[in-house]
Amino acid sequence: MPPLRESTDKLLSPKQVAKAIGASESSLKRWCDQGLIKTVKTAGGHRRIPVHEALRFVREQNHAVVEPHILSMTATTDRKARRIEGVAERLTEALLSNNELTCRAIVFDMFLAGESVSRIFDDVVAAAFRAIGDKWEFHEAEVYQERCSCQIMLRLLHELRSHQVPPNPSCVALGATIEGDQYVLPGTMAEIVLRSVDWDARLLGTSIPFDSMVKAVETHSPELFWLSVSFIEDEAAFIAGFHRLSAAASKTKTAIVVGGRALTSEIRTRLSYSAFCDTMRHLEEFGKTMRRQTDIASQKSRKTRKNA
Amino acid sequence: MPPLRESTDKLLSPKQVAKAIGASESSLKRWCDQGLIKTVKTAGGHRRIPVHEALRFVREQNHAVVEPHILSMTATTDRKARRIEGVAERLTEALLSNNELTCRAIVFDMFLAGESVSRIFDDVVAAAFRAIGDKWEFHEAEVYQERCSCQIMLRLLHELRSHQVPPNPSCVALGATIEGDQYVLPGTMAEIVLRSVDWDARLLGTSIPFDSMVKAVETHSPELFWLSVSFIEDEAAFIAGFHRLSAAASKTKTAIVVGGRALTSEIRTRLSYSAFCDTMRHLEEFGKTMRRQTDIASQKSRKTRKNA
DNA sequence: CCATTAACTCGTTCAAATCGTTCTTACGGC
DNA sequence: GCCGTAAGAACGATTTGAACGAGTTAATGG
Repeated sequence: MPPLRESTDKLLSPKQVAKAIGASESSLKRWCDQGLIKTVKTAGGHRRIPVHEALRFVREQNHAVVEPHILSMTATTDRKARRIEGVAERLTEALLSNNELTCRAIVFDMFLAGESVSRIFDDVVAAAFRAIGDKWEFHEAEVYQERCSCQIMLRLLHELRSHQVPPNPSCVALGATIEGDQYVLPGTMAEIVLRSVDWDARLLGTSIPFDSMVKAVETHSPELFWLSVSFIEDEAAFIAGFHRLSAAASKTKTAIVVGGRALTSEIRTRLSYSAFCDTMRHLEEFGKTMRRQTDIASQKSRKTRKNA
Repeated sequence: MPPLRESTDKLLSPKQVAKAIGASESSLKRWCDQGLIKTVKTAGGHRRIPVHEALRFVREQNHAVVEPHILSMTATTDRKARRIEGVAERLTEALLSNNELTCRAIVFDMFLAGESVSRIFDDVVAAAFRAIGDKWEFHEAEVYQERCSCQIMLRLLHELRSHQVPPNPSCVALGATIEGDQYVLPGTMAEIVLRSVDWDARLLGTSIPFDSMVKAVETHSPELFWLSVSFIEDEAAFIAGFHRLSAAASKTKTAIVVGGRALTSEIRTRLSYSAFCDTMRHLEEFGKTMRRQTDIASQKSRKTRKNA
């Protein structure tokens, strides 16, 4: 539990407060100069607004708060938020206490700070859910808390996704989880990571039978198909199904990418795929490289077509 | 570096809203002053309108929307598109062909036209998914298409949810699906419906063991707990678990609401609950009535406290 | 610890937007 | 016709927000 002290004397810049309450920086500065908001000044003459002052102003003026997390977080929006240390722990805490605003603040602060989604997912989101899983094992967290955390995170992921630039429709990637695997978060994160490197990635959904994946591959001929494997019910069936998928993919020249904690190295030796990704960063790298190659290939084929 | 779009409840000026709905700025100002549109004011006295307020006004007054993008909505301005007839079929088609934009337009058209979310869900979304289920039975649709449709719809639901007016945190409702039931859409729709009638409704998640629901009820003491039952693995276990949940709920004075296609009347006779909802419209009605009673009760208790 | 550098903030100016108000126009009922 | 009501245009006074060069802060890398 982070100490509550200094939550009230935390200082914000006019720009931050402006963003928090949905006004322009100019107006904020004017209101400060008019005395509507009391400010502290730095040695160099910059205005600094204590959080409690900002909150008082909001209450007195009945002003709206557009980005509440800026005013409610104790230590964030500094460049420090960029530092990974402690962020995963804070996210864990926020998820377990059902504090969606704080979760949002943590994820979006990193995103806005220019952190790649793959890093956010690997170092913060995945770490937080590992921690929640551990707590559950030691009976320090309830199943419903874990599920509820997934709900919160899924909403955040969808919001993040909606902020991404619309993908280039020329490069289609499809993804799925296998039958019996209900973990939607890893697949969704993979989708977002691939979209961040300009793939038109679409997660088909969770718990999809291999034969239906085969149909999807045959119908859409994606350049890439990713399989997120968090849980394997029947190992033999998995391997057999995977081979059928592999066969279909080789016909459509679809690259198969696999990942997920259920894929032990023992199992992996019995599969054949284009790439195995331990982390979202790996997936991002692979996605990038493959896009480059695909671009070159499509340029060539365009040239060929032009020549013909 | 990353392109950030507008925040969730952005503030709009009267002029922007006027443009969005094709009215004059003067009229907008009058409507604000009459209280038809709630506004917040800047320190300098300028009116600012939250997006969700603008949406609420449009929906309640059944006002036309000329430029939906200002309200961060994609919609056709075609008023004919709002008729229910044929909409479910169009949605089915759009879902199966993976046309997310069309799906979005269909849903948001109805939403902007003032259709209640419960009607949209009952008559269009549920109908579309029934149709998809039928097609699957007759081998006219693949499993992956159904799953992919769920993904699309879930994204739309989350977006819809983000445009609702922020809920009154005083009235908490929790919801879940039982262990083995992976259908997230009905539960999410229930959440949105309850939020539309001012409940602070939160879906804990899918596939939650009864004992964890009991923990959630004991921890949060919600006024209402809803159970969406699309699939029952083990009938005896279900009934036993439900009784445990019932017992916990009666201790915290939590009303239990059940719904879902797996609850045959035969099973229902063996359960005891506050309400069974066949449709989202039923749930909305029940939610409304119960809120009224809760409000009265809390007023009374406030009075009592005052007298004491 | 200090220098470097990128990002942020300062104070100012100015155009555009908004305020409250008044006036004109349009529409429907009696 | 005439009244009441609602919509929209017009207007001077005020507020807001974007832009700018100069100066400050703080993250980074010795």
